Amino acid sequence: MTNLGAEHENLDQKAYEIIKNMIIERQILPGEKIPQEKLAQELGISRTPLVSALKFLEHEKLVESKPRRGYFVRLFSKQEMVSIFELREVLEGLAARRAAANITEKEIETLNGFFKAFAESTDISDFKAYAREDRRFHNFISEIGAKEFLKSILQTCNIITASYQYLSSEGLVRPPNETIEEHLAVIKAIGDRDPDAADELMRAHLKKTIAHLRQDIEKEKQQIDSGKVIRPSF
Amino acid sequence: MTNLGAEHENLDQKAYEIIKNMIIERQILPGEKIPQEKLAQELGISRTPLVSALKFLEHEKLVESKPRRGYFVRLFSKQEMVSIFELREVLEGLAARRAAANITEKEIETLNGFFKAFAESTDISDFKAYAREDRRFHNFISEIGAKEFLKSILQTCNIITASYQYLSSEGLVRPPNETIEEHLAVIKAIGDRDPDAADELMRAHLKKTIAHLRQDIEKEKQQIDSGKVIRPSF
DNA sequence: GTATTGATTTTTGTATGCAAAATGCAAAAT
DNA sequence: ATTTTGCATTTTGCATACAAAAATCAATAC
Repeated sequence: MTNLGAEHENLDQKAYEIIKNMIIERQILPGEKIPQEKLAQELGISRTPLVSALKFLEHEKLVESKPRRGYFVRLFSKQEMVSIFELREVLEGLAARRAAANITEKEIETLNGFFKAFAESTDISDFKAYAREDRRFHNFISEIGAKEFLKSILQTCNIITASYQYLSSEGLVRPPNETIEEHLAVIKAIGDRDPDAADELMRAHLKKTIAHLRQDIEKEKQQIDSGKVIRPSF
Repeated sequence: MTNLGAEHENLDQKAYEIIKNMIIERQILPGEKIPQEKLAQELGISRTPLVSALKFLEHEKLVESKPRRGYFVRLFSKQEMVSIFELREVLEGLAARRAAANITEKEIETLNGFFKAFAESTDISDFKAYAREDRRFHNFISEIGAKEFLKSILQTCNIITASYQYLSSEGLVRPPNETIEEHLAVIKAIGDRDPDAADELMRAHLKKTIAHLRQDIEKEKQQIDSGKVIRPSF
């Protein structure tokens, strides 16, 4: 790990970014304790800015503080993930609405570029690439449609989603063949500068993902009930 | 100011609450710098937990950090307040929806108690009492409908609203006579356990407030254009 | 073999100290 | 009179120090 001590102007911001990435990339796993002294040494900084960064992350719910016991990477249940997606539904709906209302010609061009590589194919096999495009797409919309407050909330939601979804296939809840049409529809609505349609279509897109998650939970429950699977203990 | 140093277990949390209140109650005004050393002394704590608290507030957008220059109380324009209310519209809509889906009999009773004191009167004159009830009402709904993440976001929105609205009449954007019906309608929908209606009515309620704010902005613009009023410089 | 207690080590929460940056202010220059 | 420069003061960002709490682990009791 590189020593940040010298080069950056605000160590806590930098530490914040790094720890965030460690969580997203699952270098520290949900439920694990964050070793302050060790991590500070690895980053070449003292505990003061490290703790600062942890406070930030605590507020984003990426990390949890147990008083006098330390900081732990936050663990989300599937149920909680449904809640997060419900939040994303209304927030990204709003972001899409605002995007449609404010988008520039240049941004429309960029937007139209999304999913180009996948649009023709009837069978998208590169899940990883699609998942990356998916994330970039949602981020782009919150970039143009959400400023300041909404943007920071959405960022947090998306980080939670990302850090969680690493579990499932490349971070996708549903297969590309199912979602590509929905993505293209949202792109069209925003490009047409139709706020109502953009909002509605984005919500519909996320609603379907939520429904899928709910089914997953049901399935899991039945498997546990019928004794096929042992509930993981973490 | 009382010395906290001795009595509480986590100084930063306590400092956080106190500073938050100072902002809500306008003991420190938007735009003002927060004097770290002075405030720490007043609270009887060191700068370490004080700065911790400020980091929290920074994340809630109640406070702004200018690197190497200190922390300043955040200043929101009317335009930004419209954005905040748009956020509240979708979030409280969701909270009302969830509330309607999960509310207990006991909570329905409590809910029905809201605005009782004002419901009969055709001319509500005690704006201050009504404003307080309004805040309690919205908080109660997020209390039962929003857990964890959504709740903390809504809390922040409401603090911003409160700290801002102190400017207008007791913190109310619209007069009680106009809003009481809307409040009662939301209460009924949640009591009836009708999520769709609760969502829709809560949104409609906030939409009208947004429309009112937008009109205010228009009016102000025209006044400035016609030279009647000098734009305040803060 | 398990549970309990006590001593030792770690880790946390907070205060303090210090260098570097920013601010304020007075004297000099325009 | 206003702007600029240089110096003194204040404030910030970070490291470090230290007491109190928690965790660890070994020894003892059951």
